[in-house]
Amino acid sequence: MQAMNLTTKGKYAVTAMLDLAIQEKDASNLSKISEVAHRQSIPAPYLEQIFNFLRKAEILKAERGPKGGFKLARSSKKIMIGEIINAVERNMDATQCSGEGVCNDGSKCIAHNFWLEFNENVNDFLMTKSLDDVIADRRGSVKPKDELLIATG
Amino acid sequence: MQAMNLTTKGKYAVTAMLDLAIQEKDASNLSKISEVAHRQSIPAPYLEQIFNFLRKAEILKAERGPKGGFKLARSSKKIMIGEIINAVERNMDATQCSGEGVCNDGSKCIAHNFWLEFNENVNDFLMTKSLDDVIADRRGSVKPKDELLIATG
DNA sequence: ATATTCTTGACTAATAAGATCAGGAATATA
DNA sequence: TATATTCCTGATCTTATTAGTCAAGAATAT
Repeated sequence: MQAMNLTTKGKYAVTAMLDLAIQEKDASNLSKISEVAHRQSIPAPYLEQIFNFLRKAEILKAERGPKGGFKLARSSKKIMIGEIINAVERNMDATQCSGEGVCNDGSKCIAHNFWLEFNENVNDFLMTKSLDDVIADRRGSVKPKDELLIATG
Repeated sequence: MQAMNLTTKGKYAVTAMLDLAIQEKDASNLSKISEVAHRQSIPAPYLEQIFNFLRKAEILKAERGPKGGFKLARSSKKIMIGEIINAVERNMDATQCSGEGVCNDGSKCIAHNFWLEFNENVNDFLMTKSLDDVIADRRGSVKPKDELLIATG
């Protein structure tokens, strides 16, 4: 059996992507790993690892060399939080029931349908929230001073 | 930072509680750990540990000695899946934002409101589903043969 | 050429998950 | 009262995963 996991890695990933989305304003604005890491208090070598997953998942684009860096692969309106988490977490599936329906010696476990339903609920939530949605929600409820803090570090 | 965890332990707990709820039909029907463990393919000494958490959370009652065993502390209609998971999992809170609102060096992290909302969504789901609800859902969709399997082992 | 930035993959340390086990406490019953 | 049975408690063990580091390589702007 496995676990539905939501760990520091996934949270770092979401935070870093939100950071990029905020920088995104003028298009083709590349952020360096070191910049994002510093702004969001994430260990840079760890973030390096995380960004690689996100690039492979095609939600981040990279350019090498001086003036290089990262940016979102598409609009922040079209990147869902669930995609980000899926890209870096081992297993976002709350149940192993889902796959073949064989979770208890060849038959369905008692809780089978329940875990399926739970999983669906979580996925619905995460897959319908975009980076842009999260930023918009934030703007509605955070005072300007905090906004500034985030923009400047 | 910590993780929202849903692990084997939590799943064992839910499964075992569902098992007890099914046995519950004639009140004062005690099930031994060894029986539940066998019926649900859960390692008995591990289940012992899990049942202790559930007893301390007051959703399970125990009686010692021969003829002893466990039963639900209240009706299966009044025991929510979320309670069970909370009783055995280290941390069912998806974010450490929730507590003091200090999750990023004294200020709120970018994702603060998002994690709060996510957490609320998950809790809503888990805290409004009772053992009885899950069993009822199951009855609606499982063929008799499977029902028999669960009842007898 | 060189400095800069991403790229890759191996590596380490700490923590948590998933159990197991031994001995003690309560209790029904012979 | 003795005994078997069942829960109760806490320590311990193993393995997997998480969190994080590091070093060497590949691309590219200047």
